[in-house]
Amino acid sequence: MSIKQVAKLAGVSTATVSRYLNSPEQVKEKTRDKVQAAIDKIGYAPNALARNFRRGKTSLIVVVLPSIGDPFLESVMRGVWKVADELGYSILIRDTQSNSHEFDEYTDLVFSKQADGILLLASISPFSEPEAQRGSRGKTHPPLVLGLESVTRELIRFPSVRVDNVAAAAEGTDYLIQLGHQRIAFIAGKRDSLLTHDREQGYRNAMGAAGLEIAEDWVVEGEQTIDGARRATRQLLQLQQRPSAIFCANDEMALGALHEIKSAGLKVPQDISVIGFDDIRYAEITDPPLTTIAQPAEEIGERSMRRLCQIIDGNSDERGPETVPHKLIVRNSTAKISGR
Amino acid sequence: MSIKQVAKLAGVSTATVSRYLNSPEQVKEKTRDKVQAAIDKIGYAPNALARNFRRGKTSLIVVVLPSIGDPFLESVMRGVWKVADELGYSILIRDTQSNSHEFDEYTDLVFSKQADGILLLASISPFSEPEAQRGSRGKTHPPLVLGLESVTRELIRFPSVRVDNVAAAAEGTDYLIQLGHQRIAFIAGKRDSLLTHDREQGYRNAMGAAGLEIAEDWVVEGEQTIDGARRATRQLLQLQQRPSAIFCANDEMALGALHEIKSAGLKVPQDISVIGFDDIRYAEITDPPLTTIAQPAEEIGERSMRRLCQIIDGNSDERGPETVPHKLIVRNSTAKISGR
DNA sequence: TTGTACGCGTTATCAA
DNA sequence: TTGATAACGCGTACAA
Repeated sequence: MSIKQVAKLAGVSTATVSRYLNSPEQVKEKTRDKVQAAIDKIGYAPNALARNFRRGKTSLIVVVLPSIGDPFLESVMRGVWKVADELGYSILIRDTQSNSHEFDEYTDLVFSKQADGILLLASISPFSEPEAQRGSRGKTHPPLVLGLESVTRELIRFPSVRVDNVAAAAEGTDYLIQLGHQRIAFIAGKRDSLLTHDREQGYRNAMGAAGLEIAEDWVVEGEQTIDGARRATRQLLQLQQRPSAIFCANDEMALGALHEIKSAGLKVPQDISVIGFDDIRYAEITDPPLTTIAQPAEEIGERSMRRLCQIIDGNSDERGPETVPHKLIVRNSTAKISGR
Repeated sequence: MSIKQVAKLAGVSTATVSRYLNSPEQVKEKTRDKVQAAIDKIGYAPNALARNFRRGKTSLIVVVLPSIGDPFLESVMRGVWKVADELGYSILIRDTQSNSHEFDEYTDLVFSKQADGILLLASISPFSEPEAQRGSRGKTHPPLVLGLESVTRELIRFPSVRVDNVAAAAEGTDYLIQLGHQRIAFIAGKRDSLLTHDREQGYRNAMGAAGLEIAEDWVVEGEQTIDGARRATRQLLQLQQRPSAIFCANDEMALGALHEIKSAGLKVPQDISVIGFDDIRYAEITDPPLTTIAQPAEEIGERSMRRLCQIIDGNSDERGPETVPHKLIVRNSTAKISGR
């Protein structure tokens, strides 16, 4: 059951067994065979717990994300896993259930040595003052990299990998403006999501740059869910001055918007254009297929994970944010504004 | 950094600190305060690795699933997490990338003491012979519960929680038959998925019971993906004798089928009825909304996780499969066959 | 109520 | 090339 029994059975010392396990080339072939035979005989499996304990390393990385089952995050995770496999790490996923508090709950996993680092793919809102607290307690920061999300002032010092959400959203909005739209609404996410906040900012920037007004009730909250977006859309449709286009802060909400618009008997894009963000796999099979802004999801996962591992291994080269390119994908949910 | 330093600073023994941490009521209040003060001062966090090592328990459970980002599994996981939080377990997710081999890879996590148990939500195909192997090596089975999937002979002895896929699929097929359909096609999943295999069986049973023939080319593989289902659907549409209804082994594939049918200029349900399985959150916003068979996803997660924890704690009451109810959800993607 | 001392399974350091 | 042995940080008899 333990290394001792293997040693006894093989007639060698525990040190030799350990060596055989970790650097076999240091063990004479004849001894190797004896040890392996003993291992097979008693069905020995090394206790990884003891090993990690001894080594002071878990090779476990915690990925914090708002919601498993998010098709976009799935793509990001694919990149994360790729690197993890390559570098010998395991991934522990924590789903925040779309709540964005309790930063400490996750960092504690590192401080208590249960994990080596944290990949944060979720919104950590205002980030309270754990920062200051840590400082005063003499604690150091855990290895941490941010993916996707925009960065608050408190987090700016951490490495991050993401698209330029402001610019991307501005580009999407511009596209609508080029199509002749002027009454453009925006369905935002949760209030405390920095990410959708940035996208909203991009939208506002583009509108401002084009000299277009944004009516007070053109920006509504969609709660990052289909149902939330449906409610938001319903509000927009009831407006006196109905918008001719809707920018949804992500595709999930765009799906809800599309459905609600069609349920109201209106046509997309003839009556209303819709644009999303993320390019999830469902975007191309909606009816009509959704115009959206794609992020290089897998690349984001891969690069952020790689940076995290570098930090853990003490090879943290550079700091600060890293930006990856986005891309506007034009499908059929957007069209020139109909003459009226 | 360690319990020793806390002890030293507080002027007590390490045993007292340990006691304070684990059963504070055994420590005098005054001592408690001293210890807590020391803990605060040096920012001590217990080393969970050492603790788990000592206790011989990790409080970590591995959930093996085919694909994160599956909206159905998200619901299952919600139930899993609920129980995990309640019982003090952490969840480690392993994504098989929809591959269904390598059972040992996961059980090893338990044998190497990195996890206490395994919740298997993925297909383990034919299960090779690790079974026999284990037996001969005198190894015992790891705590393992199966959710969702049907059970092979090799796995029958493990507890499991799932709907009766055969009966459910038969019910769905029956419903189509009641609507007057006779040429009913079936889009299956991957060949090695037991789950979709069972659903196919249900379909075949129902067809047989109704005295309906199943043409050779009415059963096609959809690979459990949107794209796979689109290809499969394309094949079906090119058939001489076009089916009047398609049963998809899950909703994801049904989404692909719907899209492909509409792309071909046909109408659902007027030209072809479509029915899915799982009732994912997108099912009600497709165009038309999808008729499907709902599983109590969260309940499945909850119950299977609860059973697993019981086994780990040695309270394994009963064994074998446990069945939860399914429910046919009728929406608008199915209709009576049009007179022709 | 508290302290001493041992052991969990492993790896690393030193000698041999 | 191998063996003896000291850690790693914690929990827990047992003794005080």
